[in-house]
Amino acid sequence: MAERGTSEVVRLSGPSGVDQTAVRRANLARVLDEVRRGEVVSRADIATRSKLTKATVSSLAAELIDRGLIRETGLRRDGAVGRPGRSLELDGGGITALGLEINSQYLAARGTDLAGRVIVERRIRFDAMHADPETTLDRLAGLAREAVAELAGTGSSFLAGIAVAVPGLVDAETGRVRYAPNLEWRSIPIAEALRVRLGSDVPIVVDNEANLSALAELHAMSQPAADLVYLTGEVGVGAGLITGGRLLRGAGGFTGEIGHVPVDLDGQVCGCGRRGCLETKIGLPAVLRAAAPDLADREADPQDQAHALRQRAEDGGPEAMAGFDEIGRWLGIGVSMLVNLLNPEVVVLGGYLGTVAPYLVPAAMRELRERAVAGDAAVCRITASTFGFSAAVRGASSIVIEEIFSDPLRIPAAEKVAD
Amino acid sequence: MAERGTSEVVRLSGPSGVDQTAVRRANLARVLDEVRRGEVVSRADIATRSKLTKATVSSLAAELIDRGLIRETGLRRDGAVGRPGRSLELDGGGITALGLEINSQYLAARGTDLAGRVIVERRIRFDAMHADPETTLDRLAGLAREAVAELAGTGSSFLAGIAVAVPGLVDAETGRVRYAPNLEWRSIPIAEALRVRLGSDVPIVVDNEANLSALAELHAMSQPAADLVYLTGEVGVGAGLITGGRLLRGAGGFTGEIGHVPVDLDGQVCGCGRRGCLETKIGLPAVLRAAAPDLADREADPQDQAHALRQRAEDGGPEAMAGFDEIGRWLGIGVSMLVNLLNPEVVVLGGYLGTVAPYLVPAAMRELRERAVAGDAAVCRITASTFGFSAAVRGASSIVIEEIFSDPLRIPAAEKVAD
DNA sequence: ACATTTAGTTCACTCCCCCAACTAACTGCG
DNA sequence: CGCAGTTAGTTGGGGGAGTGAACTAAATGT
Repeated sequence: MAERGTSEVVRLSGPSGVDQTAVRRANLARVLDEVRRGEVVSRADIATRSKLTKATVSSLAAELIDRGLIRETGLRRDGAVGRPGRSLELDGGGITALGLEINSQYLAARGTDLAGRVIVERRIRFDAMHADPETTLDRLAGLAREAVAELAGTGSSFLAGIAVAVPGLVDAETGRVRYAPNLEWRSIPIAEALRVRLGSDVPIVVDNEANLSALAELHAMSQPAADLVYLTGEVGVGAGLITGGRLLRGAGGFTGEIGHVPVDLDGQVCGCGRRGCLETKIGLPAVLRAAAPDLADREADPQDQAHALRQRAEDGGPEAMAGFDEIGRWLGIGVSMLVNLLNPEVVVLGGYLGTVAPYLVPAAMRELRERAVAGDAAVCRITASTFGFSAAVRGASSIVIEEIFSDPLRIPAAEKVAD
Repeated sequence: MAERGTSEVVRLSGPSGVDQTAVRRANLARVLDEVRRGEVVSRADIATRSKLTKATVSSLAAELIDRGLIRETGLRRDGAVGRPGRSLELDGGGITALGLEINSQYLAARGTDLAGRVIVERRIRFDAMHADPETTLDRLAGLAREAVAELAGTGSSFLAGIAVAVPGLVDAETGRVRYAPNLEWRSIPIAEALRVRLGSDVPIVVDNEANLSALAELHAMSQPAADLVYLTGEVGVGAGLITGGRLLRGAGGFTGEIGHVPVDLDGQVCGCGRRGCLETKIGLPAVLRAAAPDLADREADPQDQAHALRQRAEDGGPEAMAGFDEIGRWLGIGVSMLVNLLNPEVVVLGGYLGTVAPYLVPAAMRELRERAVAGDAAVCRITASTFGFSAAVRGASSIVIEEIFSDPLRIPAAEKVAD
């Protein structure tokens, strides 16, 4: 009962009634997912694993092949007795996705095909803090146009969607940025602006940078955690929260704003005007102050600063080590808050926090072990991001792909469609 | 894209493939839900609202009637032209659910039928803090047996399940309490113990008190919030978190432990050994200290103490008012943390916090408005619990009922089954 | 009384999964 | 080499479940 029935009860949701195409949809997704995660899979493998019959799997596979999502790649010769399976793998060279990122110091684009093969990856320095939104969006659109051209260049291809990562509060419903402190943007309709500039009707979604990074890390896991927290540290500190396998968006999309949770009521004044926010303890400026005062420079690319910091840590100067230990402790306090509230399976450190993770995690874990109310059972891993500063763009391109995996019927059945 | 498609995409999930009985299941639930929420509904109404055809609805309704879940109650004479609809309503007099609660100061039971009509409601003072688990479980089983007898007494009835609310960390998977600080219990297999004592094979689930209270409040809302936080204040302080319409359980079931999040690193030493936990600021002992020092008595029923406190507040003594203001401010700090992380639609105050809510909320809201990072858009309502100290038992009985609503096929099709 | 309107049922049809039988392709052994 | 054994995939019939149209049922209103 409660959440998990004895026999696996399938949950269907949605305000309107359900017809059987929903079943087909779910099973197409199931098969496609099986193909994705398996090294080499035959229809028979899928049938066993999914508990669908061979007949059904055959029919589903045929439809996926028809839609250009998967492909047969010859026989599987594994020396076993019996007829060898015909192995299936992701096709999707003709289906592409574009991720974009607006950062205070750079713009980035990343285009992949369905299998996640990178076709285009570009990052340009751009000082969005001192440019007005129009200019920034012009540049971003330019970048997107180039990327789209390159994606289309590789044969007739169908662009399934564009996702944009933004460092700020986003209304995912409308694709509008409500407030991006580090860009000083308020209420900018990003999706709309891009749609106009690109003159195209591909679906465009906008989401928070931390959210998308969290998804990137999630999808990169061989065994995706149902509950994961992504903690990003640049100038600001934010979190992307995944609970029950899904992104936690909250009532208005304003989740994970951990940077301004007070951890020291008598602490320093934060940029937001309050005192002792976590950001004042573990934001990039704070760590620079504590471990490498000479490196402080607000205008530098945070990635460069992170690398410089890491160098400092590797050099092992006493000032740096003491600084990292101090930062690690505050990090642990922040993480323990998340752990006590959300009980995640893993906390992934992104931004500069990921870069210097080895020098922060020991102190953080010490603090966490001390503060986890539920004891060792609740203490979770703290790991460095797999993708570092590219997590957000990756997340952006990957949610477009994920959308297809969750509903393969999005892709038209006919021949590949030109963009 | 992202989360919400343009056309309402139905999500089916689950590790194994999906067959069409899943469709039936979902549509039965859909119709049953429509009957529940509507004042008077005809098959035609349901068809319109659910976008299913009249034919399908008829068939679904027939099956629900057959299972004893709904019932036809004559014609609807509303003076409109045309053949009057035959109105449907919840039947379920023969289907019952039992909720139990273990509290440090009392045990409670609450039995309802499918429509939520209370058939048995009992609460006995019991000092579980000073009794050993065996004795407590004996008493609880006794209470349960009486309740079951009363439920069965009202005609042949089918007990759909039992849920137990416990003030502590619960492994919902196995129905085992891992750690209940106020009971000083560790690793007690509640579900198993009850199963043995009752000698019955009804499904028994165990869950945390705050979680169940949160569900009780959720189900009581006419327009259930997808994101709701229930904050319970007795000796300890805990939260039940609902996000995306579902209970947030985390990797190990240890969510919502907000009581021991530090809000004042130099504050008082908490029962847990750490300093400045939120519990030391807004737990019942703290508020008694601040607003009514003469009332402090650890052994008293928290509900009695809450009422005494409220009396004090109504009397309006200056000491009390200053105390409540102070507590309200700390409450606001705690709530703002939840708001910044989870962005709920509403925060519901339970336990003594609910009882004296009117005297706390103004200060709390002031603090919240100041601390919500996303500004007014993220500031949410803070309301008092509708159910006060009975929320947990209510939640317990209601999740059993909800389970049926989410999958009506749980109820056997044949004639009513005796327990 | 009869047209009009709305409620609910019946039935043929379709979609999609299941099952069982069948064909296909390979290994292994005499 | 050839045939048994084994596993892969396809084909065809069957049944559950929703759809749509026609039909019956039961009101209102003139």
